[in-house]
Amino acid sequence: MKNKKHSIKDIAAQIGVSVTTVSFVLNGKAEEKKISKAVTDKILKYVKKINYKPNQIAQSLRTGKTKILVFMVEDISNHFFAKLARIIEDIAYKKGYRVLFCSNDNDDDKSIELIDLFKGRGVDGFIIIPSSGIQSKISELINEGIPLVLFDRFFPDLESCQVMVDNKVASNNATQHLIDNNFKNIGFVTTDVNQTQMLDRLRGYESAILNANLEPKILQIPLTDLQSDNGKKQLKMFFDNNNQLDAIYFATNYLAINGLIVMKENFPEYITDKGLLAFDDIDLFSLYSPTITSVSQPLPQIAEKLMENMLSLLKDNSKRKSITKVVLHTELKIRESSERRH
Amino acid sequence: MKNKKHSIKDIAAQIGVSVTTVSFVLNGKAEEKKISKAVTDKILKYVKKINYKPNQIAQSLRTGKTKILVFMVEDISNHFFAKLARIIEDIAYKKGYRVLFCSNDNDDDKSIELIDLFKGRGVDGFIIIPSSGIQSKISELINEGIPLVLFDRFFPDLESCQVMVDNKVASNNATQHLIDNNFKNIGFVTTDVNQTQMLDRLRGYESAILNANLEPKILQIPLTDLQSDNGKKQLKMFFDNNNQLDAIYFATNYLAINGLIVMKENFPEYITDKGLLAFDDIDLFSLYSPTITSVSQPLPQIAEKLMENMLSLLKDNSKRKSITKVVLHTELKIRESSERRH
DNA sequence: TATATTTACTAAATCGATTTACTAAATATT
DNA sequence: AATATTTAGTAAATCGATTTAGTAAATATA
Repeated sequence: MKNKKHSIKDIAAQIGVSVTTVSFVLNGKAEEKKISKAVTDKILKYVKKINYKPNQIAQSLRTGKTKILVFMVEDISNHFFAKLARIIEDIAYKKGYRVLFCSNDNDDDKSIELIDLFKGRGVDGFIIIPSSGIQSKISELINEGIPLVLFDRFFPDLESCQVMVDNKVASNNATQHLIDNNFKNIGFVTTDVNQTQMLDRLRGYESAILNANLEPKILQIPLTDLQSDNGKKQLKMFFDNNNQLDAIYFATNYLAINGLIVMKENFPEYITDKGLLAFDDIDLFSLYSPTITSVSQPLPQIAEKLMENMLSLLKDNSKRKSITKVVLHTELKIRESSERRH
Repeated sequence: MKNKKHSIKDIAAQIGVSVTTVSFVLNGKAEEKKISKAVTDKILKYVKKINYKPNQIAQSLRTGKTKILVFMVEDISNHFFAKLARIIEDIAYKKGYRVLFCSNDNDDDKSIELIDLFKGRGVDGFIIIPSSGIQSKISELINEGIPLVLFDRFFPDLESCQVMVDNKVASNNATQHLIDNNFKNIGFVTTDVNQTQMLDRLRGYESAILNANLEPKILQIPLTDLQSDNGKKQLKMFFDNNNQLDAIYFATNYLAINGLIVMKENFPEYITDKGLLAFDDIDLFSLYSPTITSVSQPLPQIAEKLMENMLSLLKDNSKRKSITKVVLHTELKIRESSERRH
């Protein structure tokens, strides 16, 4: 019942051998180091009996490995990141790694502070969804040979290991789907962040629109306004000024949620009358009336690829350059909100 | 640009003093230990210049403190837990603590394995939403003097530090609200887990129903069936067999989501015709048509109380017994789905 | 039988901090 | 002037593991 801390020294004393011997046995080097079967068994049996767990901190200090990974996202309470975190946690756990999650609020200073902090703790690797101004910190991690995998956004100048989705193609296809279903005046609501994934979604929209000889109508809501009610005001103005729109395409699910709130309050008829489409599928979209067409990102594959790459970097970080940048494909979930109009 | 690791030894050598002196200065004990102003300043200046960060692993090994907390929930990808995690992360961060999140899937074995694992890592404290069969492990943590705060569910036999919400009162009030709005046949959908918070919600429902001389109609879906389509089948059967119900009250938001899915597929008219109410407010409920009345838990207060208690335990774990068990109050968000019927 | 090799271990250094128990020199007290 | 106290430090132990460089005894080889 009582639980004095056992150390390798205690075990050595108890069995009557040196700590070295115990360490060899515990690390599976008994054969290699020619420890007799008798001693080996005695140690293993005793260790099991007292339920000895090595002090991981001491191990880390000596080996320089912590078996801890960091998964840094914009906001861990966001559905998309939380789901991803969950899958990553499970995979890492099975491989003997723990995962520290942290939110950077898309803020460069906070990101850098967090990275430094975890470097100080000697974490073994970073999986990062980077904010846009931390290129030099990311580059520092790469140069120091710390295993690093980026997701969702990247720095074109940097030779980093990364997992992406085909944002541009997906966005083009989604827009094309609206065009095919006879929508002629499609608005696009996005944010002002100049991150690769958001820019790609915008470019995909533009290319489909221009290709069909339609006119782009774009609202860029500054990220800072999205926390406050300012974002909603801008959406209302956009809807007010563009009542000839017959469809609205939101670049993220939280933009869509904000859009739905604004419509429900100010233009309830829009919800059924206009075509609606959003990036990033969430429960709400398949439950809403009408159900909402959306671009669904392959969460399990993303998580698996991220961890697959991370694990191979952890095994041999010099492989870094040979690890192919992965691009995964999204799926357009076609629902009621984008049904063909006449 | 290059970043050799600096150690306290390097600093000592560079300045020409002993490591002891450096350590004293770095730990703010310069005055106490009578280190001269000149030496102190020289050390501090140099330390700043090379941007020295102490090796936290070595510190942890020596001091026995890791500045890491564990927040163990059922599933970190669940909205409620993710939001909570986010707030806890922020508070802990400001106090110099990191938070390891982990999901136990409401599984006792996994919970115990995780707790042991983190004990081995020497984390400083645990915030746990416990699965129902880990009373002895929890009791072990308490006996070993490891700071521990429970949330949402507790073990009546254990003297643990805990933060709760008034599930029974909230559930009673919610049910009473339906009764007041003239619903006479109110079904209750819950799971089979015998955890305090779920039992309290059930008891609250029952007491209001019996008090009004109505008849309880309860569906308990086994937790294992909720992952699969079995849960939905049971919901369908429940609706089929009880078509005289005029309101349905779901004990959690994910039960409500499942309920909405089943209704949308099989009884679309129920969504507007029946009264609907759910525990645990989520975005969806205020966006849906009709908007759905729900019991909202005070997330920020919960997180603050959890951390407040944890921090005071970390400061002095002997206070443990004097820390009052906190009960927080929920808020009934009254929306369209429970409007008065005639 | 003398030497080489193998077996079965161990002592001690190390990782990078903290902390206790000292000491020599300077200053204060009687 | 002799003793006590304060100042300004330092050496070494410690936390709990891993790992290198050894060694004495047993066995194999020449």
